[in-house]
Amino acid sequence: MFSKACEYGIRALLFVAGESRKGRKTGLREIAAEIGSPPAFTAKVLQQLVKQELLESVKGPHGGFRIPEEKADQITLDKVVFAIDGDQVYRGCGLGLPQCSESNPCPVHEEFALVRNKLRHMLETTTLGDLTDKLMEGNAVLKRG
Amino acid sequence: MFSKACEYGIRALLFVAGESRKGRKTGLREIAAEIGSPPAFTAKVLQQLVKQELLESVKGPHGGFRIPEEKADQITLDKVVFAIDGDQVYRGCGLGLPQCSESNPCPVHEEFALVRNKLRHMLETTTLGDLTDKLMEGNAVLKRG
DNA sequence: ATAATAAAGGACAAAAATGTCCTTTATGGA
DNA sequence: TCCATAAAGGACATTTTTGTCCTTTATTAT
Repeated sequence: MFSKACEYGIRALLFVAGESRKGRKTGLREIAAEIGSPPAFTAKVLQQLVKQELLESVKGPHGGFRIPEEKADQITLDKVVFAIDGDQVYRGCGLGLPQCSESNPCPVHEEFALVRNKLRHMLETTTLGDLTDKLMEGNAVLKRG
Repeated sequence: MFSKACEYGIRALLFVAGESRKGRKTGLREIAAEIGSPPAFTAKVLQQLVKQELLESVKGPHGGFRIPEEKADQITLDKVVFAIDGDQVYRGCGLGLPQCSESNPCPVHEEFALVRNKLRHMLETTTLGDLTDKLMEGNAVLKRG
């Protein structure tokens, strides 16, 4: 569904958001360890997220990553997915046809549109804050328990 | 969503199913030309589909590929997807967590389950025959018009 | 039988995604 | 000022996916 980069990105954001609520900045090593991702690769993803302003970073001693709580409550999943994977999730045709559209539909266009709309709606209405709530209430995990 | 291989596979099956209704077998070259896919790569995909018995092939002069109409009416999209991409579409966690499950859910587990179930239902209830109907009625296309 | 045809299959090539390593830049503290 | 720290960034390595080419096998018609 999403690329590895995107999966790591979402998991990293959720972990950072949780730590930010506790007033802590988090470093790359800790993030990677906590979400079970390769550190160097994760660093690249975090860089993208910082550039897209979905995440804040501070260099130097006591530096790290951070997301203000107000910000986390405003960032929806679709923003994150778009920042890393682009618009393929929304625009791509289910059968890979470049010209597929409402007026020139592929055979599965209609069927896919329903599923895709559901996905889109979910991504657009779920915020990092919502998911951080779940995490902190212990109703979800970011790596194997 | 699906791999290129899977996209080519579905498109190829639909084209072959349409030709089969007219009593024609179709060769690799024609298929690739009609669905706009790389012939050699498409050949590999077709081989898989034949092995999985979702498609029939005949070697030699006047040979080619074929799907009996009764068969096309019984083959659902999920069979095709499973034959080529495996069960990732159904089983994979939205955040790539290997251990994600109902009892140990990732933060988006519930949200994803709804979307995935919709996709699954769509794939399980849509047959090649259904889509071939659309194609032959001119209500859909397999490549750019 | 033999030649022509078309799928099957193996080996290889290119591109993209994933992942690693090392240097540079910015920052805080001694 | 100087040093330690941590993110940023560039270059490179590995793996997977996508794609090509050539040979083999099966089938048909002559």
